[in-house]
This record gives sequence, structure tokens and C-alpha cells, in this order.
Amino acid sequence: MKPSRGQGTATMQDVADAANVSAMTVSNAFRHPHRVQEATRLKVLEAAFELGYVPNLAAGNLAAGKSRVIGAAVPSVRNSSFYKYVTGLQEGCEAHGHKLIVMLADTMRQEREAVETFIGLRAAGIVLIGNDHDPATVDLLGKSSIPLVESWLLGEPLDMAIGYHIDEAVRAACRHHVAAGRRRIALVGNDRPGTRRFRERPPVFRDEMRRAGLPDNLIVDVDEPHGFSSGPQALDALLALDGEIDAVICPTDVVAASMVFECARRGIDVPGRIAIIGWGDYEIASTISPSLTTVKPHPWEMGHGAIAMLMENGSAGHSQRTVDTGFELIVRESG
Amino acid sequence: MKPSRGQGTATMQDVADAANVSAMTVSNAFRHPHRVQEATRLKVLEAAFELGYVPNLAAGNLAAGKSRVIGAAVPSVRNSSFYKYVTGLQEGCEAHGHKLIVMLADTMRQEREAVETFIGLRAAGIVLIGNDHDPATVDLLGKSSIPLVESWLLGEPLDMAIGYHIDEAVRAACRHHVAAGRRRIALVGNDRPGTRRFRERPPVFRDEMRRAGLPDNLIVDVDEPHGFSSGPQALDALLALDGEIDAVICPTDVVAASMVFECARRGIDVPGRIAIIGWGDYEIASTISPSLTTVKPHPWEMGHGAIAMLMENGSAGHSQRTVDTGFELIVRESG
DNA sequence: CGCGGCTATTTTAGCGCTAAAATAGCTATG
DNA sequence: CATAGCTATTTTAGCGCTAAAATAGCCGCG
Repeated sequence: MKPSRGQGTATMQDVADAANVSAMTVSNAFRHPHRVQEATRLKVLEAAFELGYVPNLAAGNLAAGKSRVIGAAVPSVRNSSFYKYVTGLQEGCEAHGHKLIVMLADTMRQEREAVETFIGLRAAGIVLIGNDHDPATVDLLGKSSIPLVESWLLGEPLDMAIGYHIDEAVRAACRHHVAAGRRRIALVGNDRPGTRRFRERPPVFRDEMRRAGLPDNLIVDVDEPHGFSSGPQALDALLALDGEIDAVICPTDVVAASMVFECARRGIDVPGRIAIIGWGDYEIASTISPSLTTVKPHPWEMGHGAIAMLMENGSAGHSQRTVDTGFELIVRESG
Repeated sequence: MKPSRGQGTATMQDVADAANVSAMTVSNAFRHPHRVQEATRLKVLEAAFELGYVPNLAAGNLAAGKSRVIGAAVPSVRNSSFYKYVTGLQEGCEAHGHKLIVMLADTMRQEREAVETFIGLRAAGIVLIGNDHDPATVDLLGKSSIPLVESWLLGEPLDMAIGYHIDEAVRAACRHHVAAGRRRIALVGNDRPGTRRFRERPPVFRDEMRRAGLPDNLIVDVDEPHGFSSGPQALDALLALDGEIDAVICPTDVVAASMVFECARRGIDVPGRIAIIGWGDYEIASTISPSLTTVKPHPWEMGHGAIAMLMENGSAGHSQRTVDTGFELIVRESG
């Protein structure tokens, strides 16, 4: 921190001199311990520690033409589902001796910049969310040879993909409401650009409603699928659309939970008058009263699996190009 | 992605050849546009685009001896407060033409590895949470000359710090309860190793209670300050300790909110019988009923300010070493 | 005791870029 | 029209590391 006029950090050659070996032996002591004798290795490690030596990854990556870094570009990590996903990525990386670096990408421009940075760092792998990217991003990715996993959404992957079929989950939620005798079922959506995983839902919902012979037009949008103000907002819009609505499918548990709160405030019985299904199985889902029926994806498995796919990509030829981690409909009190 | 047998990505020399200039001109066209003529710059950019050229950051960082990357090691980003903080970091970086890379550091080992990676990448700056680090981390940081900002907590910074005084906030919360006539005030804590920002609170709480002539022993711990199961757990422990408790200060709004839910379930009137203060002003605080009285730090300002401090560090000599972003006690319905 | 077959270590030769120095090409000026 | 004083571009010389090739040192065996 402070020295600032330090003549620069210790280099590998400094360590080599201190330990009376060549630079290459220092390199080997770190990267390929089995190549050096135990005694030599210890001597090197001691000298390195003494000098506060930290390998210059830029130099190493340049010389080796590769790195042990996996880059992930993720949008707003603000719910426990994403947290588990990132944890899965992190643990996957640790298990393979790699480092995970995360860059925030709420917009397509940010995603493109993140991808540029990962390619620039010659990352060993790249993980993105969804399959809706800036054409420039796709172009960059196509020209690089870094393995890529797109996650959460299955579709037509650029390279590999891991996630679940949202349309199946939407159908499962619809059928659950129908089976419970609900007739006026509504969907709360969100169609900000770039949020493909929400935009897939309405068409599937409409199709499923038509098949059941029920109204397919009970759809409203909220601005912010992760904000607690969206539940009340959606409820207002829904009741304005049709006062007799008796079931709702929300885009996230946050929307569902805040809708449950709002119902309690207005004296609307849940699930008596309105049944509510959330999405994500966030922690709040099982804690509030009534607890939330929700669609549970498997975020940790997605994260962990994404890294496994990246790691296997090079090695064996028989690696999976697409992995379905499935989902569960967790039935609780709200619907 | 797939080629994988591509003879490698385009290099700066390839672009130079395609544009009929020297490699250095390509470099300048990217890094110092004003040094090359507009016509040349366009020619270079076109060639670069054509070839899908992405600068090798490893090579650039090595040659320049520095990078435009800021590294931040953050624990579990799972609440809206941290989200705003990281957004502040991100926007600060963008404003200064730098990239933010985030590494997850829930444990001290992970923090040390993150710091090693940042130093290894020759980051332009490092941001950490709190001031409680592994000695090895402190050692590494001390031997490097990368500017460092520790955030959230003010104390004795290794280099620079930005945050607020938690002890002042604890006193403000205590006094608020006392002023409202509460006599049996409790504190919910958490003492996992590495969570310094929770462990500072009990001593201050005790001191403040003694000054007010009130019991200073009403303290319980929860395992998980960010989980919705902690509120019920803390309430149980608290009532077992003293059935007459009439006020609580929680470590986070998540604990406070789940305690409010649990009180509703048990028919305990909030704030009638028990007043509850949360911490963080997460989104849920203003949405539930009764809404939460809470301590609000300024996470976005912390993040943004942290980057500003890093950027000013080198330039002017008169940079601030410590910045207090303060806090607010937001009074709502719960206490 | 000389030589193949080891293993541990060193030497060699860059990786792709950029700071700094050198050069080329131009204009204004006496 | 030679020269100082520009600006735009190129040349030179590494940054700190690692893959691959070369070497040194040692063993056992005929």
C-alpha cells in the first residue's frame, strides 16, 4: 500500500537468486511441484515467502498462453437464488484449482465489456446468463476459442448450456392452479430488454390457458421483478383487469411475497380467495405466512455444473453440450 | 468457442499488417487515440474489427506494469444493501474507465486468495470489506504497493477506509428505544469469525445500556444474520432469556423482518408489546407491515467513494485517508 | 568402467504488448 | 533553401514468466 516508491515487487528471478536456483526451478516449484525435489521446493518457498513474492499472473498467462481464471458475467446478484448459483460456480472453480472472477452485467453493453475483459485475460472459460446477447458479444465469442457456458436458460446455445426448461415450469405452475380448481388465472411478467427468462413465459402461459379452456389474457407487467414494491403494483393492476382473479403466477418470490403482504394488508385471503405461486424458492418463501408455493430451479447445481462442463470441454471428446438441471414445484400454503 | 484448433487469436501485429502500419500505431490507436491521425485510427479500428482482434490484457499489463482493473473481494452478496454497494463500485469504475472484477470471499482463506489474485493481476486498486483480515493477507498487502480501501467499517485502516461508525449507530438505536420508554432492550448478535461488523456491537450496546441504568445482558446470537430463519430463532432465545423484553435491535433487516413475521404468527403485537429495529434498510424494510424502523448506511456512496479514493490516491497528495459516509436511523412502524 | 536410462535443473527462446527513443515528414522562418 | 520545431509513426528493448530443449548428475548393468 504505502511504500508506493518501492522499486517494484519481487520477481521470480529475485526468488531464484535468494534460493540459489534458476528462475525455472522457482516456476516449477509453484506450478509443477512434482518436478522439483522436496528440499529444493522448500528452499524456494521460504525464499518466496521472505520476499513477499506474488507471481505476476499477467506474465505467467502471457507466457503460457492461458490462465486459470474463469470469468462469469452476471446481472444483479440480489436474491438467494443467484447467490447459490454464484456459490456453485465458486465451489466448482475451487474444486478444479481455478479462480472465479465475476463482473456485473445488468445491461448488454456491460455484458459485452465483461466478455471483452475475459477474452483479454485469456480466461480458461466464460459463463454467461441466458442466451440473449448483443450481436457484438456473440461475434467476439465466436472468434475466440474460449469455452463458453450459457446458463439458466436452455435454448440454442452458442457453445454449451446448462439450465432448465422454463416453458415446462410455466406449464407445471398453470396445471397446478387448474388442478386446484382455479378458473381465472393470471401471470405477472416483466419485459425489460435483456430479461429473456421472463419474456419466455407469456406465450407458454397463453397456450396452456387456451388448452384448459380458460381466459388467456390475464397478464400484467411489473417494472422491477426483484423489488418488494412490485407485489402491490401487480395486485392493483390485476384487480383492475379482472376483479374475480383467483390465482396468480409471479415472476419471482419477491413479487409473490410482497403480494402476500399486500393481500394481508387488504384483508384478501391467501390462498382462500387468491392462490399465489412464486418463482425461485428464495429463503423468504418458506418463512412468511402463508408460506409460498414456488417453482424451484437448482441454482447451485447449475453453477457447479457450468464449471464442470468448462473443465471437461477440452479433455474428453464426449462432453455434454447441454445439461438440464430441472426444476421442482414446491407446494406450500399460498397456493 | 468451438474452433479450438484455431492457431490462436489475432495479435496486434496481425492488425498492424492488415492496416499497413506498425504494431505501435495499433497500440496507440487503442490506448492514446490523440496520438494518431483520425484517418489512421479508423483504418486500424476497421482492421481490428475485421479480424475480431481483442487486445491481450495479460501482455498489455505486463508491458505497462499496470492494469485498469480494480479488484473487490466481497462476502455473500445476498441483500439489497450489498447490491447497492457493488453497484456503487461498478459505477465508480466505469466513470474512471476502469473495470471492476469481483471475487467471492466468505472466508478469510478466500479473501487471501482473492488478494493474491488481484496482486498477481497487478490491479490498479483493491477493495475489501471490513478490517479483519488474515495476517498473511495483511502481509501481502503491505509488501505490494497497490492502493487499498477497506470499506463499511472505520477503524485503523491498513491504507484507506470508507464506511460509518457502527458504534454511533448502535448508540443511536439504543437511545431511540430508551426515548420511546422501553426498559428491557435486547440485542441480537452474530459472532461467526470474520464478521467483525457484527462483533463490534455488543460492547457498545452494554455500555449504552449501563449509562441508561438498564439491564445490559439481554444479548443473544444467531447463526445466520442473512437468513429468514434467524428471526424466529432469536425471538425464542430472547423470550427464554427474559419474558418481559420490550425492544430488540437486530443485526440485519432480514432478521428483523422474519422476527416481525414470527411475532404476527404468535400474536405478539409489534410495536405494542415489542419494538423491533432492523439494520440495513433493505427493500423489505419498507414493504412489510408493520414496516421496519432501521439503521440505514449509505452503501452506494461507500462503493462509489471507495473507487474515488483509489483513483485520487496516486494523483494529488491531498487525498483523504478515511471517509465517513454516515448513517441514518429511519423510523417506521416497528419501533 | 562405459553407456543407456533415469531424474533434477538450467538454458534458450519467445508470449503480445507498450514506454521511450529514434526517425521521418512536414511547416514556418530568417 | 537550410534549419529549428513541430507532429505522426516506427524502431528498439524489454516487462516476468513458462514450454521445450539441453544439460548435468546419478544409477545399475553388462
